[in-house]
Amino acid sequence: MKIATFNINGINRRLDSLLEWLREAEPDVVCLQELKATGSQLPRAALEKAGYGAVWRGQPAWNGVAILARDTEPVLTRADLPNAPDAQARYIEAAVNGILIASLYAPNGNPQPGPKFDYKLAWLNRLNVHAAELLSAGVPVVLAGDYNVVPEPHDIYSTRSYDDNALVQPQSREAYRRLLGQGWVDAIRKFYPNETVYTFWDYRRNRWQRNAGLRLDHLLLSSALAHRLVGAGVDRQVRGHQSASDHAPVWIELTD
DNA sequence: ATGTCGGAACTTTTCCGA
Repeated sequence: MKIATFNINGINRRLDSLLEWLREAEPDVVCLQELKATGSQLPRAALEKAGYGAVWRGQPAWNGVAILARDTEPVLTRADLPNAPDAQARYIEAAVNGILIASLYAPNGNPQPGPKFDYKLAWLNRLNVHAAELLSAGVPVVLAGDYNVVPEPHDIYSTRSYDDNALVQPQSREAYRRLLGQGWVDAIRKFYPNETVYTFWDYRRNRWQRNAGLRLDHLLLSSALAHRLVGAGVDRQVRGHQSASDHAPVWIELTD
């Protein structure tokens, strides 16, 4: 079973690229972020024609998350984190073929310090609380998405220009580390313990051409799933498409 | 400060967010 996450940065702007990648990569499950579309703007017919059922939570212009599943309809379990309604569409969760899948888009948090950074840390804290509940339920879960956290120094190219950025702040990293401390497994880091892996390249200053990247998109596996990991990768060629997103799709393969 | 995108606004550029 192949599960991917992709911050698409505008699903309608990127539809041709998405459909091409779906045909080539044939993922069973796709977690999308930054749809930048309302539900009615979602290209349901094109996705259906490509063979994918979908659940989503959209909003005008910003954010927006979806879960696609090949040859089946995801069964929606929730469209927000528990206990405090979020005006921003950043979390959706559904069951697909016996696995609980979450597509999440954590707040960017810039500039920091400030209210946006406070919102980011509060959001990651809410995610931590929910993640602990999912783990204690003992079901197989994949928490996939754009965490907007660079976990470790080697998850970003050599630079000082991000020193003040919310993506690398100790508080952001600590929130991510707390998730791993619960027992979640960072699938890319488990499969590539020492390699440099990037999933995002800013549009500015030729950062794609220079491979000046960051690892922001993560798939966390519940302990019950970790031993089923048999493959993982980043489809970097998608970042080179015409009118590409600034992120590339990240995928894992699980045994049945 | 800057770089470059996407989307919306009663707009044919300017802004916000990333």
